Amino acid sequence: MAKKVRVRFAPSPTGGLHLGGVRTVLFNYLFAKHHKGDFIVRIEDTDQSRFVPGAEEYIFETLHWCGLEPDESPLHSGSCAPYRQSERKELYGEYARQLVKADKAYYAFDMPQELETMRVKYKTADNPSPQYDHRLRMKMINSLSLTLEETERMLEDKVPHVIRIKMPENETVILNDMIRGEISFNTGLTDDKVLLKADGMPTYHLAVVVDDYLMKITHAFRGEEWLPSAPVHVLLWRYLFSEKEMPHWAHLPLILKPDGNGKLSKRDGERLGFPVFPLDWKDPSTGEITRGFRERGFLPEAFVNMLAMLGWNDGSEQEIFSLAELIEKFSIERVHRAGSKFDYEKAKWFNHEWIKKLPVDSLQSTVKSFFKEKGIEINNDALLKKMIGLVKDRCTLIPDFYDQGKFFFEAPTQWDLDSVRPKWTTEKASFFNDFASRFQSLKDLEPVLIESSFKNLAGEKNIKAGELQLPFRIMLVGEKKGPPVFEIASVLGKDETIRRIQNMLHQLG
RNA sequence: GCCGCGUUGGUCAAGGGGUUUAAGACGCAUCCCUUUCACGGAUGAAUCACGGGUUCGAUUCCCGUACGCGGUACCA
Repeated sequence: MAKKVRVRFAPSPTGGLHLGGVRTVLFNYLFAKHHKGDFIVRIEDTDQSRFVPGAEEYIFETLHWCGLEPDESPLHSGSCAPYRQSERKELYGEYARQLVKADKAYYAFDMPQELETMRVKYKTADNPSPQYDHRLRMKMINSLSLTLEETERMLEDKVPHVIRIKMPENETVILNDMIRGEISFNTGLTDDKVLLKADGMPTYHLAVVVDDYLMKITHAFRGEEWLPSAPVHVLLWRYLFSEKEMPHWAHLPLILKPDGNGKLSKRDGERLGFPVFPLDWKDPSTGEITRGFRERGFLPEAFVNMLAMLGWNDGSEQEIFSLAELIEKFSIERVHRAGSKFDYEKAKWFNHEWIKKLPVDSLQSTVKSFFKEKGIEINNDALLKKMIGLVKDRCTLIPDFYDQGKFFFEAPTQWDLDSVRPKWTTEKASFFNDFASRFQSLKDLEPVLIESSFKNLAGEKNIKAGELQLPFRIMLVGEKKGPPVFEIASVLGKDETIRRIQNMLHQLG
């Protein structure tokens, strides 16, 4: 049975994108691709005041970096264009008025102050947040409490108004969630949500239903925070279209902060020193920068892998998955119901695993541009490749390549002489003098040959080779780090190695 | 308050009535390897929220309680 799967991702360009949001997109994408369906991106920009310049571009750059290319979006014109809500505005009003005609919704003329008054007036200890619902709506100013003539006059006079759904007093609505199973709600407990705002723009509730219908969405994923308003969406489908055509819902669990409880927020990132956005994001109004995983040195493969494992696994012991494998193995039934805490240490582990796994060629450009940022322009790609091959197993994040490998491109300017001086002798100095000339005459720079030459000479001079290795390292690297010394000497070549030996011999006087 | 959703080690989690002395991973500790720093290898400490049922038997099913989270906006 060839079921056409269309899943939608509808970001609100309010600036940045939280981990939870990216994971929701990822699961959207994985499900769609697993079922060979379409992945659709629609932009929710209903509230102009919250639309931030650059945010939409940020969202698409994130998708691109992660490899989650949409099949339809404002950037890739598709069959259901336009994909920005502000460009679809006219559509929604008609559906809202259709609901009013059918007595499933009504005009409400209450001003913000009147709503505030209502909330204060009916507030009790038992009911700290009174709602605009079936118990209160006849006490408010709307087409239900007003006469037909009064309503018509107000509409003619263009009195600002919204359209609210008329929630049934006491009905049970059942939602079948792909992750949680059957969930039932009593309609009397939900307020009469605004569907169309005074400016004519739809709220999320109306837009999501209308768009999913028109875009023929078959499966819809969103965060758990939407569960409480799900009955409104079910009812809207029932009133406007048909519940049979309603997409299958999946409400994904939240990503929580590592310490304490609650949703992971931007603040947690700053407080605990890890990124919470996929890419660096600069809020244009405040100038505030939120650090991203990419700039912090994460590979997209690792980032995607890490997010997927937060709330999903395939039941096996496998933890490292490529995007292609995730698509192949993904199953919505195996998504966890409970929220999960974000663990930065584990996130770094994923990145380390991916750096080890990926071939040198795929790391090359990322490492190169990072060195450039640090002021080292690499022109010798052959050297770059050798360096990456030598150090990648010891790098957790991309910046580690700089710490582990910068000495391949720049001779040390400072030496950790303190670890050499105490045991330094004239015999050792003479060893290195002799070694330099012996090194010069080596036919082959295989690390093992360098090593045996080094050790033979040490034997001839009756010095323990081990005691000479540390000084040799300091000569080439400047400090106590990096891959095996003979490997380094091999890559550095004769001239550079000898220059560095002599340079430090000079330092040591 | 009300409504909804959750609850296996510090974290991510497998397991969904007995074969579990409850997998695996991250982190942590100890040891080995390495005369650099790492990687790697080995070992170890650490978990079924609580109370009632159902059952011969419950971590697993049911009901309560507690706790956490989410919602209760002309925000999404």
